[in-house]
Amino acid sequence: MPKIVDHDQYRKELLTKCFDLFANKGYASVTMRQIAQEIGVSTGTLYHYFPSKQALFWQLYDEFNERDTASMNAVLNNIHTLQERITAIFDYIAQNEDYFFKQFLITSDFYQQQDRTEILANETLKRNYELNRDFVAKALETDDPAVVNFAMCLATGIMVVRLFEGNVVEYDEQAQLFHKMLTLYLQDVSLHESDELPVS
Amino acid sequence: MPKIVDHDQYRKELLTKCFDLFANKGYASVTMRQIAQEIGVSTGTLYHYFPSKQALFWQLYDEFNERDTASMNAVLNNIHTLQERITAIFDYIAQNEDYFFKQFLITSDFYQQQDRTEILANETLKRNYELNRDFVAKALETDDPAVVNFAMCLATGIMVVRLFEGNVVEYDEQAQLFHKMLTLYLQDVSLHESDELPVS
Amino acid sequence: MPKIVDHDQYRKELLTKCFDLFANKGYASVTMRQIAQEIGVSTGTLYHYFPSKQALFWQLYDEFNERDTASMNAVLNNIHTLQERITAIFDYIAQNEDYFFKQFLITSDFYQQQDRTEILANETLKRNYELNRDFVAKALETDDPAVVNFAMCLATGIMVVRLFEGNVVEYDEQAQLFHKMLTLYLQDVSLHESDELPVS
Amino acid sequence: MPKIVDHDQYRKELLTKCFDLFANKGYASVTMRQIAQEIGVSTGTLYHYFPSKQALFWQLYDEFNERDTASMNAVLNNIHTLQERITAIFDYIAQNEDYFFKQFLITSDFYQQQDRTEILANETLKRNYELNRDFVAKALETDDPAVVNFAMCLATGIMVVRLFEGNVVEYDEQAQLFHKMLTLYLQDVSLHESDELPVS
DNA sequence: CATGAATGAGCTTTCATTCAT
DNA sequence: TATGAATGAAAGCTCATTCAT
Repeated sequence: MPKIVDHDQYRKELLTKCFDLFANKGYASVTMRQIAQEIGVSTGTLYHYFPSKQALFWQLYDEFNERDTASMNAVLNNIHTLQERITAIFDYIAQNEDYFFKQFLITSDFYQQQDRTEILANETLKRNYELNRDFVAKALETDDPAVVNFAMCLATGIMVVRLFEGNVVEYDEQAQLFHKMLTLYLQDVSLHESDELPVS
Repeated sequence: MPKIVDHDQYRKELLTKCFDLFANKGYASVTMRQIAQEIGVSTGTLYHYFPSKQALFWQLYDEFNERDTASMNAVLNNIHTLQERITAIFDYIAQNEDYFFKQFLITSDFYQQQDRTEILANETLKRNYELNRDFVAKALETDDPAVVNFAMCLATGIMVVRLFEGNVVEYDEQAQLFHKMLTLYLQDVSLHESDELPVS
Repeated sequence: MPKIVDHDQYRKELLTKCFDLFANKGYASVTMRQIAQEIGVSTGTLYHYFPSKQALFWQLYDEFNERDTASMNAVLNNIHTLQERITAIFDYIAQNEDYFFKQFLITSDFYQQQDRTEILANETLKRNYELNRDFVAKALETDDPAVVNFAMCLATGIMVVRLFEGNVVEYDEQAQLFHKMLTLYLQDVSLHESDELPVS
Repeated sequence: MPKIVDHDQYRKELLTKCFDLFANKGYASVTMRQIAQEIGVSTGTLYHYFPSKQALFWQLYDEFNERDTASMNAVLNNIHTLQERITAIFDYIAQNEDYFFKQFLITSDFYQQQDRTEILANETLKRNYELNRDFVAKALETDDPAVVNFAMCLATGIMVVRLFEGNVVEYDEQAQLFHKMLTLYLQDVSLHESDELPVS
């Protein structure tokens, strides 16, 4: 069924094209006419591909949440020291900061129209979060969930603070500080672990 | 004689009453009729106190950004160890998490209708951010801006991750981890400083 | 009952003060708040003197329609030739053109909210029109109603054309032309009358 | 393929349909819903063809000011005496009095929302007035602008007086009187002209 | 499939009017 | 009497959605 594939392919292209619009103006402030104009189709066509404005928005949300983490994984290829891996990740965020800002604003928007408990039960989101967690765990070479969360919260926090307050924080500065703290922490942990070994 | 009303006082009361509504539904999805009904006045009265919906929203935003940090400062009273202070702050955030979620969602909303450069130039916001920074600096007993930013980004990040992903992170766990890392880091720094002292 | 007199006197003062406002903006575009502000009272006071906006407007309309023609009559004092009387009247209109424009615009407005047959049945208006007619008859020293109407229509027409088209017509030019035509006509009529006399 | 609609043609049809409504009620008293209902479309459609109520009204005003004077010119076809031409013009006005009343009321309304100097500078209006002037000049077989203005003011005045005071004046009566006066005047002028001829 | 004219519910806002003070 | 805060019906206008072409 090649037709269907084309249809679905085109649908995704349309979604991609209205990502910026939703991010910059917010769901409720964007009109179907604006979307149609922005992506160069008629409102009729829009409704041919999406049953409603809300459906379009939700599909957009799902779309970027389903994107694989391939590009992110590539970031760590052939990088061997912890410091370099941390730097690489923070650099990656810095490079794509504008995209993360937009994704973040759309997500905020999405949360205001959905029942919160429903969102938190969403399997795709859960799986997505876990993929991210695994990625960070591998990068930091640790299995301690607290440390993984710590890193993820820090990265998220830097981005949000930069979005709301401007360049009051810098990615590389925080990356170095984090690397230093993490190294000291991991050393400390392994010290205590070896302490305990004779005991066990 | 007219009805005796403290115009400005009443205006602020009205603002307080519609905080939740804006946070839960988002600026554009809330109607003036809903607001009026929610806070128990007529739409006419709403327009007697605010020239427009946007003005109302902006005043709401300004209002909670101008609130003093008194209650936050009280958190640190009579607390003497670093560990307790960190725990106290994270506890404070945990206790008021719902309020922070709302403030955060409103802020996201606000950013989508304003020119970003204009917001970042806003003096009140700048001052507000600096007050927060000073507060954290005092709590951590450090003057290193990188460390202060680190703490603020971490705290912000935990809140945001919890808002978007649910209870995948816990405040106290992260507080302990942060305290541990910070302590190790500060020790390390003071070690190197004493190394350098003879040189100078 | 002195209070009543004061009340009524004050009412008329208020009316006078909002004449310009109604003329310049039109009945429906003027708000009670604007009126109140313009004449320096509160809306409450306005409603103390007038039961409604419409009543206020109708009273305003009646008010200037009831004004006596004293000032107009004074125009003809000690003027003895027909030419001078015609010139005096046209001059009078020219001098007070702005007032006539306003009166005219208010009247137009009034006609759009009233049933036309009702207006035309109004006794005050009828009497007013007849007073004007008598005045013109006396000024032109003629009893021919057609001539009186002719003069009144001409004067009205000049004013309206000037309001709508600007200074494309001038009062004095038209006054002279009218005097010339009228003189020739009256001569002609009296000629024929004397022709007829022997017949009767 | 979209629905085939001659946008501009349909726009003008809609304008024509709301002429009476505006004339009878006045701009500010007519609501967009009333207009829509009256002309049998939805408010949405109204806004599809006109950006605002004011734009609709201004286009209506322009529309009847741009209508050619063809029908008026036809009035004079195959009429050879001055008396007949004057009678024909006054008859024409009498026949279309209702339309002129309406046009006039709309114009009055229009003047209350526009800056007066702007209106008087309007080229279409100027040209329109001049077309009327030329028409009258041709009908009266005179080049004297004062006489042309005289006739136009008289005709306008009769109409306005009839609108405001009812049938206190009659077109044919005034037409005859005007013809008489004009004939006498033109004779008189040509007499003096021939007097002067020997001199030159 | 694609178009955009048409719809009408519902939005923000205004304003004549009321009434407690 | 005088005030102006409060009201809510109704205005101008928007926009998601439908559907004839």
